[in-house]
Amino acid sequence: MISKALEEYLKTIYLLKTQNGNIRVTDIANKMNCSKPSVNKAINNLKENNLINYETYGTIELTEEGENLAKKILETYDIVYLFFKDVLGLDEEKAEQEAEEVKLVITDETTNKLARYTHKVLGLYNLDCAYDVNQERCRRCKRRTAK
Amino acid sequence: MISKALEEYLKTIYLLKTQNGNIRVTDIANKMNCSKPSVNKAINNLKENNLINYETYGTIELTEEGENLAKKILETYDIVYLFFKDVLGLDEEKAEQEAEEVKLVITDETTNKLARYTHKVLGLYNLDCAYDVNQERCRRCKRRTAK
DNA sequence: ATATAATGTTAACCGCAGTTAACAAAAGGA
DNA sequence: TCCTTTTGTTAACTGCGGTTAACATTATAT
Repeated sequence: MISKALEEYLKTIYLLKTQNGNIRVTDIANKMNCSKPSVNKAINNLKENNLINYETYGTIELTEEGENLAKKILETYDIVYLFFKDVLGLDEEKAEQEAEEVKLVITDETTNKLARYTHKVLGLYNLDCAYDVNQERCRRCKRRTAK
Repeated sequence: MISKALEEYLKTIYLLKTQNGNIRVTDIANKMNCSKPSVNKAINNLKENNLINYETYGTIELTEEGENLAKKILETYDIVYLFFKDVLGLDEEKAEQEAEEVKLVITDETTNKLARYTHKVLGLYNLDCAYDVNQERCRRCKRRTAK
């Protein structure tokens, strides 16, 4: 189990990598509004947890395990965000902020139930869609319109 | 703004006081599974934030402000617990654990909307009941049965 | 009333996650 | 190529929230 702080770094690394391709310590620091030494510590820590590959002054690469965890974290975020925005009716910014926090503390079971519930009440057509790392279903569901 | 850790201490102090009357450092430490020095630090910190009155070797008393904040924290817990248990269908233990975490990170606005939503879908008769520190409405609503 | 037990406080320490300042390495432009 | 700029790392520090060990105080029992 890694800390919430490390989850945030991992998530950011995954997002920047999928968006920008290559990725530097500076990019992460900018995105997360923190100092480069903080990023440096974090990536060394992520490396020790086998979530990224990294050599000093080298490039940052997610391991298979790291990528799966990052996807899972993002899936959870999406599920919570969708619930806050479309079920509770929070505005987008608020929903983002809250989802960011809540995703760090809820368990897989809760995430799953929340996903099923949200999809059900919003009338999305894939009713049994729930959080699923490998299929990335929720990230797709998020972009669907309600019936 | 006090930290999440301090919120936990404050909540525990309030609960123990309403349940047991008088309350000692040891009681808090037992309830929270932490050491007495941790409690000591926490109560000194709470005192500096004007949430409790305390003199060395003396009795622990909540200030008006402290009691209100404790009630608010518990209200938020109740709202989240009710949602997890009766809307999402988590078992009681799971709902408790999750509510404990989630209550620490959501804002008042979200708490309010979650309360209104939960009460609406559960068909509780007081439909406009939402989190309200002074009236403690959600603690009452929690004990109501659905229509 | 005093010895003993229970309780509370203090001091010194730990790990985490962040910081700044200083330095090292890599990249780029003249 | 070499100088400058950008980027990355290291060292030393901070605050928070916890710990244990030692000590102080209060309460209790005989």
